[in-house]
This record gives sequence, structure tokens and C-alpha cells, in this order.
Amino acid sequence: MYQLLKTEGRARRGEFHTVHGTVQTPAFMNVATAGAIKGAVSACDLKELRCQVQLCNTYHLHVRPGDEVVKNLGGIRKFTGWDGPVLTDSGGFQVFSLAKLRNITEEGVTFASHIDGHKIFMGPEESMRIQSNLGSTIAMAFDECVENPAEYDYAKASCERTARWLERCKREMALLNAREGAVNPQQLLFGINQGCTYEDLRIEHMKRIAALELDGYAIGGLAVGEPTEDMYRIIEAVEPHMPKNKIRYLMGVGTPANILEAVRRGVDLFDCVMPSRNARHGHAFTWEGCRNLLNAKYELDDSPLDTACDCPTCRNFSRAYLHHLLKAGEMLAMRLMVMLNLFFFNTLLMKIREALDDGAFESFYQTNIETLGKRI
RNA sequence: GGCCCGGUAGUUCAGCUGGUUAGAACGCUAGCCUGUCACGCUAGAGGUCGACGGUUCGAGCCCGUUCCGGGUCG
Repeated sequence: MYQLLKTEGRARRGEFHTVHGTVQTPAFMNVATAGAIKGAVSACDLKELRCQVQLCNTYHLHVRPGDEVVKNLGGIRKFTGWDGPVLTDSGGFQVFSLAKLRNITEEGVTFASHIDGHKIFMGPEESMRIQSNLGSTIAMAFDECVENPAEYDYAKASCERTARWLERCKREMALLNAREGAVNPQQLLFGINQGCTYEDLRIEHMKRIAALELDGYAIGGLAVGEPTEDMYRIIEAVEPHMPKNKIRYLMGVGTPANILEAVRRGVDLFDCVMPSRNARHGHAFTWEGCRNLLNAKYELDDSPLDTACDCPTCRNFSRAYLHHLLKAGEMLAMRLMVMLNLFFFNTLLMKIREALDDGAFESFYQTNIETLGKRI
């Protein structure tokens, strides 16, 4: 259940109460696709990194180790050792991003496994069953994510189908939650807004899915090829039509600046692979801007990465050491960099919440928006 | 000392019967990354082809001398 505590402009400060704990919002979810944050970061580390919610992926866990296996082991929370809330993505995005051979019909999607190429069919019911077996706190609806730019007619047909799929997701989820032996009988379901970069499609779709009274609403299909300004425009267009009393989740976004802009436009929840993926490629997010620690200028730089940061990495290691570890391809480089970036993202959201609590969000925005996107 | 093999980018090596601007890999310098096929992608810099002379319209390649490294025989 989402509780709106305070607003400043369109920005919202709230709490999201679940059976697995309360999430202070706005919040960033830490992406553990196959049940682990890439970069050797465990559920134990996440506590220290100010993580509130872990995100895992339906498709990946279905392929390996198999959702039945995870169910037998007590569900994804017990399996990964993370006792807080977990959101599972539905697999819809993987159909879009990694399946080369895919065939989309009204029933669902057939595509090839990225592991061994075997054919997999996934539709709304299959996705719900898998997520039920995983026993996550929040299940995401099975949707079709369309790459931008997209033809209007295709976008329209696709988001109408996604709306029909959502009704099937809701029906199936209700059945699964009522079933004997469900890992989490109170599993929540979020709907996903689609419609590419067309405001009329987005709004029409949002109205339709809002009527289903789900546990939360996501904006999907953004940051998939369109200019950033289009993303902000779509959020602004859709937001007034999102239920005020439900949590709002902008899927897969984004940079620190994207997040700040989206909070300012009324979004509560985020997830993104950027802090972890870019960390592995040497990119560090700091309060002074973004640094690429692979750059030669750090070879003899003995200072901590960010003097304003008290994450485990900044507290203990120099820029020169991180530079060396990255160049040497040491596993420790990934771990230290990923921890640094996740801590930064989680702290960014924490500071946003504090600013909202103090009625100082706009001032926080003005102070930081430029610096956050800066490359130094 | 005789004979043989080799010397081409920072490194390891390609380079056809001599023919446009001498290539690759790694390394180096940067950039990219948005509901993750982890260890990636893109671009850029970098060479007096050991040296000198010769043959030729033209030499990394052929010839001579020489220097350096390795092997082998005495």
C-alpha cells in the first residue's frame, strides 16, 4: 500500500508498505538480474549500501536455475539471502532486448533462450506463474516493450495488446495468490504503461490500466532510443493520469540527472543497470560529477574518489588504486566500483527524500542538477 | 671463425611472383553504456620496415657491406 506523505510541486515523498517491509520513496531499486548484483556484491553488502529494494528478473531465473527450483528453495528472498522487498521484472523487456528470434502473437511470445537457444514460450499467464514461484514482493505485468522510434500504428496495436495482457496478468495473479502453497500469497502486481513517444496513446493506455486498480503503475518503454527530452515530455503527459494513491515506477531509468528530473515530475521508484554496468567500465558517479577512473590522469592520484562520500570504497581506497585495479582487470575493481555507484544512487535518493521532508526539494534540484550530469 | 635463421608499431608477430596511403592482436589515449546475454562496444594515436649503399620506373621484399640477437659446426 502506498502512502503519500508530502508533495512539493509534482514531486512526491511517500512510503510503500509491503509484507516484506516498508520502502521509503522516492527510491532506487538495485538490479540483481539473475539473483546477484553483477560485480560480486551480495545481499549482505546491499544493507551497507543503503539499498531498500532488490530487483530480479523473471526470464533469467526461469532459464536458470528455473523458477521451480527457486520455489523449492523457499523463494527468491530466501534463495538470495535478501530479506527486504524484491521486485521481479516480467521478462517483457528481455523479449525486446535479447531475443533475436521472436514471434509475438496475442497469446504471448515465442523466443530463443540466450543460454542454449531452445524455444521458450512466455505469455501473461506464464510470466505470472514464474513470478509467483519466485515469490517476489512485487510482480511486474508482462508487456511488450517497443523500441523507439516506432510507427504510430504499431505502437497503438502493441500497447492495446499490452493492455489486454495486463487484464490476463491480473486474473492469473489473483488465482495464483489464492492457490495453496503460494510462496507469497500477498504478491503485488504493477501495471506498465506503454505507447512509445505518442502522448495520446500513452494517456489513453494509462487511463485504461488505471481502471484495473493495481498495486502500482510503471511507465515502461522509455530510455529505449528516444531523446531524453521526449522521455521527460511523456512523463509529464502521463503523470496527471496516474492514480495519486499508487506508487509510480519509471522502468530502467536512469542517470542521476534523469532520476532527479523524473522525481520532479512525480515518479517514486526507479531501477537501472547503469550504476553497476558503468562501474565495471570504470565510470564512477560522485557528487562532483562523473569520473572515468580508467583515465590516465588518475595514475598517481592518491586522493579518495569523493571526499564527500563515506561509502566503503571512498573510505578506504585511492583513485590511483582503483585506476590500477581497473586497468589490471582485477575482480576487486568491479566490486569496489559497483559498491561505490550503488551507494551513490541509493544516497542520492535518500538525499532527495530528506529534501522533500524539509520542503527543500526544488533547492536541492537547482543545486545539483547540473553537477550530477557533469563529466570531470 | 664457417654456415643457418631472424631484425617491421610500446610488445608479439603477418606482409603474396617487387606495385596505391605497410596490417593484426594485445597494450596505449579517449568516448559510449538507461526494466544487464558480466569480463563489452566505438573511435584515435603510434612505424626512417636494424643501418648504409646498389639493382629497378618502383624495394619491407632482390643484391652487397655492416651492426645486433638466436642456433649450429669447428
